[in-house]
Amino acid sequence: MGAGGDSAGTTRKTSWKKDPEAVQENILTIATEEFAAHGLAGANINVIAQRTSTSKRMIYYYFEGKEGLYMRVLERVYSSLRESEKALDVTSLDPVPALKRLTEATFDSHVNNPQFIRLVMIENIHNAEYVKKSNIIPRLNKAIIDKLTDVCRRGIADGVLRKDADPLELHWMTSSASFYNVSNRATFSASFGDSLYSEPGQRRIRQRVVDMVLGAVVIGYEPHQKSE
Amino acid sequence: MGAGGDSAGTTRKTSWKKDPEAVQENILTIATEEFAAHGLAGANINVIAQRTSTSKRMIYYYFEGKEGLYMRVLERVYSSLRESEKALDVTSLDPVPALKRLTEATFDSHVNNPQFIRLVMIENIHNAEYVKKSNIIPRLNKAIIDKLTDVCRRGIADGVLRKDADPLELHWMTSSASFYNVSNRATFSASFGDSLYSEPGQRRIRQRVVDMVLGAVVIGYEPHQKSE
Amino acid sequence: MGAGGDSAGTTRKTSWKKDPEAVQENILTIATEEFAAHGLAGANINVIAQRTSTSKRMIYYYFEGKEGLYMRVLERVYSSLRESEKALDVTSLDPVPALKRLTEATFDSHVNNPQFIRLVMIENIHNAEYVKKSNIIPRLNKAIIDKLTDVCRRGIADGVLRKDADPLELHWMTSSASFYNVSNRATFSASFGDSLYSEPGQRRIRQRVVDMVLGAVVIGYEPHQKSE
Amino acid sequence: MGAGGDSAGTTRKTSWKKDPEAVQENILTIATEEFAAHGLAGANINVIAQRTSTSKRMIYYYFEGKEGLYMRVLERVYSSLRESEKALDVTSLDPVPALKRLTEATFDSHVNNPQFIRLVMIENIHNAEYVKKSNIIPRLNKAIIDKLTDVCRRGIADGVLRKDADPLELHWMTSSASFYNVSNRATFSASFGDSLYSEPGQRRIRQRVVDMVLGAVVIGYEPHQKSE
DNA sequence: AATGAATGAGCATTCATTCAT
DNA sequence: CATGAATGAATGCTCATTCAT
Repeated sequence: MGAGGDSAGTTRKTSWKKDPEAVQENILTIATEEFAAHGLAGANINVIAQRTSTSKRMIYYYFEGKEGLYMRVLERVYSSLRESEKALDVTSLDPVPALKRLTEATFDSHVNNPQFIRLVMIENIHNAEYVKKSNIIPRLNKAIIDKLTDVCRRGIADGVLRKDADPLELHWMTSSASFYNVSNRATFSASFGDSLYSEPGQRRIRQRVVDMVLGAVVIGYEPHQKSE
Repeated sequence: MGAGGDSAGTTRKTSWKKDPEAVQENILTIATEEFAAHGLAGANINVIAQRTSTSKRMIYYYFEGKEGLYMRVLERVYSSLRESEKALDVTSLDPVPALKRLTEATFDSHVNNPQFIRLVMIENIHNAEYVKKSNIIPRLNKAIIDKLTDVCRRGIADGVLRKDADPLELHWMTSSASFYNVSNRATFSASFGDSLYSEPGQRRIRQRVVDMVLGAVVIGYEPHQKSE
Repeated sequence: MGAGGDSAGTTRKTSWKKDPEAVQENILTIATEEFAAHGLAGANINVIAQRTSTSKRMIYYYFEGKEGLYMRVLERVYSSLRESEKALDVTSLDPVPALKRLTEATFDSHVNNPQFIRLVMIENIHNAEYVKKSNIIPRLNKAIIDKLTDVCRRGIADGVLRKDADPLELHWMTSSASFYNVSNRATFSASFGDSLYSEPGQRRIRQRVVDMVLGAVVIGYEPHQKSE
Repeated sequence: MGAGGDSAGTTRKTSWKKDPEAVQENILTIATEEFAAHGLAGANINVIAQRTSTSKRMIYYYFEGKEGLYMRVLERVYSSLRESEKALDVTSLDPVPALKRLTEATFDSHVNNPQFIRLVMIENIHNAEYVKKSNIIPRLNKAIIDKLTDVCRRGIADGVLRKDADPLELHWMTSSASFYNVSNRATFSASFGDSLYSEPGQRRIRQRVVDMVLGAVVIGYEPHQKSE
């Protein structure tokens, strides 16, 4: 006898031997996957606990509950993306190449962080309720805007960018395309086929995004010709 | 003992007196709101039933269950949006004005159908599982592509559009911006303020989208200057 | 619109064009299968109705409800088996061959009427509640006892059967083996393999049953040797 | 709104104060009664829970659901009967008395374990689905066969049993009569009166079973005369 | 710091049955 | 005779959470 346990947390996978940091990291990693995969309502604390190296009780111990865990997941994924954006330095590039570089980097970082995308989608389903509650997320968003501000200032001064070039709008344009590219892949492919999500398809889309953004602010910009 | 039930659907709100169509419509309207608001997992059949003029039992009678109801909601919202797109006639316009018109119409229809946007977001969280299962949704997507194909053909023939102008890419560009504008409003505003979602902000964004799309395919296109 | 219907009785399979007798027969045939397969609690009125050529409402019209239908099924299956037993005439045979013949016939009729067996099992689960309620079932059971009484009387008179040969006990002995052979096939096979349910296995078992029954009452009876 | 629940397990009957084994045993005891009484489909989890000293939730905690509980009930009842069979030692008896003893013991253990009989009946209605799924039930059935094998071997060697005496067939003969005696009591009595289920009736039946089984394999076996 | 046991409220779903026409 | 629509009560099950140690 003595099977029991909601089939949760009955067996240990690894013996982390009391390393609070590692335990929390482990929980957050699994929870990120589960929340990204199924949303806040759809994710299941039991399932998260099972996949974890600890027990369900520890989730409550460290994160107070489902919402607390979700919030920490959100903050972690936001800060890791923004941190990677911070690493990119375009101050040494001329305004137009810098803008091109920033646009491409944004596009790529979205492609490479599908979990971030999904969690942001989920947040939007929840009307950004938890992003708003967070103390740390607002702070993280200054970096890109600062970079774009610098590029715009230099570009306008150099006369290569339109005078009305606006950092926030530029960020919006870049983000919208980059985000949608990942977020709506499933329905777009289901509706229109996945030709845009083949390797050459993505290369073309990436180029189109650069063309759109630069075409909107670079004076006399000439888009690339499609080769394939 | 024996109390039971969910106390849902015990009282009639209106006396529909045997009108199956109306009952189903009523259920679908409420369900659309609830699924759009809370997602598939987050929506609650009891709550839907309560807000309905019928009982929970009728949801199962007509829609077989939560997933069946969700699917019908999805199909209804897809077809109503696509139907409205179908209504737009641009065959009498010259290619460039036609493209401008289509872009603006797409942008506007996204703004005016936030429930559609939310349900598509939710579908993407579910990897388009239900869109794929649907028999009717794939059929609905031909209309816009057909229109853009016509515009491209005419535009290329007239020499006003680049030879590489591609209907699917144009749709992607228009959709990405239009969709993101609605879908990510909450997180974008939380992060960067809601200046882009003020009335003039939206007008500017709308103009930017037209500029981006047209700038990408119209030969020698000159973006608008920002006035405000 | 207008799908609905608990997916029951929405489509007609054949058009019986108003033949009350045939409709009832059709319902009873399907219901017999379903009750035999799943028991009284396990059978499902919706499923029965679906498989029927009529609608669920007709079941209530003709049989008043689940229990009424079950009862009629029970009576029909009882009377059809007993009717077939009645057809067997052993008055022209000598007592021992007659007894052998009756035993074999009982064994065979059980093998050939698994639905009867299953419904009797189900009745026993319900402590014969519905058999007791029936007015017609008790009448049906006289035939075999009458036949065995005749055989016993003649056999004892002829000095070939023991003086204590008892018709009811003989029926019990024959029935127990014949019934169990069908009723417990599933668990017996699962526990001990299905060697007794191969063709030769069943032939051997049938012979054993004859040996047991005759061995119990025929003076100086010598059982068959197993050949295979 | 918000009433909900089944009002089951709201109040404690006894304070078991954290004894998982006892809780599980308690659930299994009640569940055995309910499943034996009403079958798998007919039994009601709420009713089981109510009669228990715990709540419905604990049934799911320990047994995962209705089927899981049913399976454990089945395994428990099988093993307890087989265990009691194992306890019987006939190695010190001569083959014929040993066989007589085994037959009587089997007959008696069936009479004394009506719940086992009913659960096996129910399993057969389910085509032994759960017996087949079980890992432990198949192992339990070796004991009786082993004993009969030993008796047959010794009996054939001693020349008191027919050379074709077969352990499995002997078990089948004994079981069929013993099982039917309990399983079909209700319908048999309803059809033919309960004379065989009076005290002397049962004594006579028991003797008849011994006669049948021994008569089938013991060389020159002479059945008992009926005295009453 | 850590955990198996326990819990109540809620959730999706099913069932046999009846109503209105 | 016949039927699509409607219904209430219950049924099996899940969830996030807390208790006792």
